[in-house]
Amino acid sequence: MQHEYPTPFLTVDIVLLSLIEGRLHCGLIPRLNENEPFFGAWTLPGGFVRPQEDEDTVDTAKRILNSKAGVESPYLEQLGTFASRSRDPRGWSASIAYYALVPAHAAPRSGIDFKWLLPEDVLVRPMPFDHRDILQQAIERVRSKTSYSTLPLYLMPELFTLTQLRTVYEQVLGGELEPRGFNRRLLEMNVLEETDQKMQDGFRPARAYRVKAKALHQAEGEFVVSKGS
Amino acid sequence: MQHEYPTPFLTVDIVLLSLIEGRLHCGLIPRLNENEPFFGAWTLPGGFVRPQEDEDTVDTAKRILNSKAGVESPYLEQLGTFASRSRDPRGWSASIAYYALVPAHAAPRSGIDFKWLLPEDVLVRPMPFDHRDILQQAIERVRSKTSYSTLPLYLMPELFTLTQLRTVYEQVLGGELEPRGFNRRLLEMNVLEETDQKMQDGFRPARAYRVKAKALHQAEGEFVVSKGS
DNA sequence: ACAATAGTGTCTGTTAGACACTATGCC
DNA sequence: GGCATAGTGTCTAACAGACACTATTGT
Repeated sequence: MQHEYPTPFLTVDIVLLSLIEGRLHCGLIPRLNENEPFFGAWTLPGGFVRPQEDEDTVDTAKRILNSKAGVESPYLEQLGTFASRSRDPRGWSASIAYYALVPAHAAPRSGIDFKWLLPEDVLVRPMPFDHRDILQQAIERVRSKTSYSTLPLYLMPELFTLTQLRTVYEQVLGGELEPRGFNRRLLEMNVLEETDQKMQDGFRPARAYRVKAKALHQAEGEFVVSKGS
Repeated sequence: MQHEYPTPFLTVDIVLLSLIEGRLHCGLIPRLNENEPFFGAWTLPGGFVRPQEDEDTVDTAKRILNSKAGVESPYLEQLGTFASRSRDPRGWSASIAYYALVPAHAAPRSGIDFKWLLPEDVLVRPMPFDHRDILQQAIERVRSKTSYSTLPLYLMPELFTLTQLRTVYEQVLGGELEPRGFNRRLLEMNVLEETDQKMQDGFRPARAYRVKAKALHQAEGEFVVSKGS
């Protein structure tokens, strides 16, 4: 009914996160088209929804990650939609934002058309569109989810030690954690599977764990509700 | 660049929630246009984004709530975006879903073009588009937020007793709560302001409270993160 | 006086933080 | 043996659930 006006255009932007050299980084790409705004700037990977190719926006996100960052379907979750008349100089637009986590071993290398950067370095300066807001909200979301879920498991390699896992949590949360409490909590969550293997970083070797097959996509988004009598 | 294809159309749908006769209801409207799909069915209030009128999608949501339900800017938060080729028979579409809470005294009455219904009654049968998913997710979101925040304050009138507030929490969560623990927790949260007034439902009068001015939009979305040493 | 609801005192089991302690490897 | 890291035992403070108790009204 409202088709007298031009429809806003619809894009997808992705906050791609991984651990590079032990620290949480986000992946950015350069804008290479001279006819588009912010030519030359580094931004979140994104692009238009292609109604012919994409069944939904998860498809869009995967296609973009694949073509612009060379990443194959990692953990992917919708962050929210950023839509307004002014966020894009070309006109009324809506961007459905996703965030994605990839383990270090599956992460593409920095290069001429893709770069890993520390979010804190990126956030101190402006970014094209409202990508700064998007990145900020993604980091906050990952932090808060990390504090009550097992989200960081998506950043881990096949085998890892509890100390390595704790270090990842510390990186994401930006603070130290008690080893005792951390181990207790994670083992009680019943998402890790002991292996016979050991891994060594220099001194006493540590037991290697892997993620239980059923564990991923399970404990996410669950809250403890105080129950009545 | 991708403008060879028709752009998906962009809509906003709203899950409007209120307490009607003490129970959590959602507001639905009938589809009255014979030329549109699902003519005659009851659905979530929604409509197209109007790029000329709306600065952003919060504007859209407020405009729709106002025109279709007669509700004036209540608590409004984005739930998520539902976008795919198949969700609307007219073609590729994206719906940015919001949920809204209004206090009972500001809630419109059920009538010919607006109806309050119990979510559990609505959810047992199919709905047009993917409105069933949207409603379901909204209810879940409100429940989970209620368990760790003060979201239900947006459902309360100016003055209320602790027992009334607890009853609202119980309605939303669908279970009983310990009065002792509930009172302690809410008073410690420091969001309520004592008044001198008393309210009475039949026996001993109870102290009336109001929401502290600063309290709304404060304790939302905060998590307790276990801190390190 | 008694019934019914409002509101408080307080016991207890559970849990998270803290930290000392043992275990296992390298040098 | 000494050192560094892995991993465990256990004490304690804080807190949530439970429930008995007091307080205030109507009938």
